[in-house]
Amino acid sequence: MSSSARFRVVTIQNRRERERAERHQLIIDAARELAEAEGWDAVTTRRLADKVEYSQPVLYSHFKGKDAIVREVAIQGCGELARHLRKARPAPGQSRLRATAEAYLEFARERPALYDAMFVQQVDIPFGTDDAPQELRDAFGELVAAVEPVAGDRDLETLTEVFWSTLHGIATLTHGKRLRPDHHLDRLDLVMGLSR
Amino acid sequence: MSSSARFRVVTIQNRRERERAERHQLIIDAARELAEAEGWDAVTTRRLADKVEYSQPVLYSHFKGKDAIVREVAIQGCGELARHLRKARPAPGQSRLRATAEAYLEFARERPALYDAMFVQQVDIPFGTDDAPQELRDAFGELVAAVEPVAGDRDLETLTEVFWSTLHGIATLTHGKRLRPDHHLDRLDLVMGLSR
DNA sequence: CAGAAGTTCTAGCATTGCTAGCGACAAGAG
DNA sequence: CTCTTGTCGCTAGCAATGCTAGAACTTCTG
Repeated sequence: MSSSARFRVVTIQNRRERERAERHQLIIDAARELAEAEGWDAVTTRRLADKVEYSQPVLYSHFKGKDAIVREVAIQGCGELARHLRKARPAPGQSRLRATAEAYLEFARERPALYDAMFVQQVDIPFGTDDAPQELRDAFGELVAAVEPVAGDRDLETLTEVFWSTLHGIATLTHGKRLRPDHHLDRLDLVMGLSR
Repeated sequence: MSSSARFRVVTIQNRRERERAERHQLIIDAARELAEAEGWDAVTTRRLADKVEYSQPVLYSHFKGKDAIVREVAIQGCGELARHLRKARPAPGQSRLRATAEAYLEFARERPALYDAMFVQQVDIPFGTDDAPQELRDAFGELVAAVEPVAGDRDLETLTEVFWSTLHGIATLTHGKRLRPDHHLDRLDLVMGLSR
């Protein structure tokens, strides 16, 4: 026993931890897929358990509750948003700011459930503080980078907050059918006209 | 009987209809008060029934379901917002736009549950169409009137939509603790700087 | 007063998030 | 190989939710 046995124990534990981590992610993915397919109302612990082919209590061995699962989906969604913004490239004659704005609104429009978990539902994720998830900082960082060229002598972070607020407002009010759908590009034109 | 009886019947029906209308409003008010005091999660049909001192099925004789009650609260909330914006007067040296913006954000901050029902929760109220409730048109009208002086040659309605989006974004992101609380006025300054 | 009409309540259903506690099964000891 | 031990997942159930059927009561009519 001794060394070889201990070694085996360790490696078994490793495998278990790995499998556990995989299942952890499986749950998060299933929740996101279910939400994107049928909305968050359809994400019940029972349906989620069915989808991952485990029973409900297994969910609770991974997460404190349903809210914690939604929060994980939201945080990983921020990572996706950051990547989506990063790969947005301005078309010829288009500013980076505009390309980023369009990419942001595209994300909100194409993945409404994910966007909802990230910024609409009341999921308490630390934001301003130092322990804000990296995914979040990445996403905000993309916005900052897009705003920077037009900031001039204005405070960059504050201006980014305002820019973000406008995009977020347009995204949510559009989704709630509060804005005229056929004037989307006009609104974007106006926003760009304001920023300089 | 005949005429006098028929008259009595009519007047009794009138009384009944009046009492019914009073109870209708009582339910709406109770829902709003409960939501403002403890949040929408606390607004269950049982607690609401308790508060109005009737049983649950009475609620359903007035409204199709809980959603319909929330929708009524939201619509009447728009009326309150319209009045709140209307009585906002710019301080000396302050633009009407700024006074309206501050009043709007004050409303969202002071009455978060009401604001939530109006613009955050997914309550499908007809907005753009002709059968949009008057309260809604009034509120949007106040925003239009505030934007008008700075619109210049830009399309007034579109510019108002953008202005509203910015305010709504600031309101919701602030409420979700996504923006730095101590930079609120800086953000407003920036918004005002953009608008001219 | 007796029946009719309308109104309100009791009791219950299905679904939700969440949990206690049992049973199976694998890992280590002898 | 067998027994013990402990981890793991599942069955079954609880309390709370939105909503509704049908009984029970009140009020009006003749």
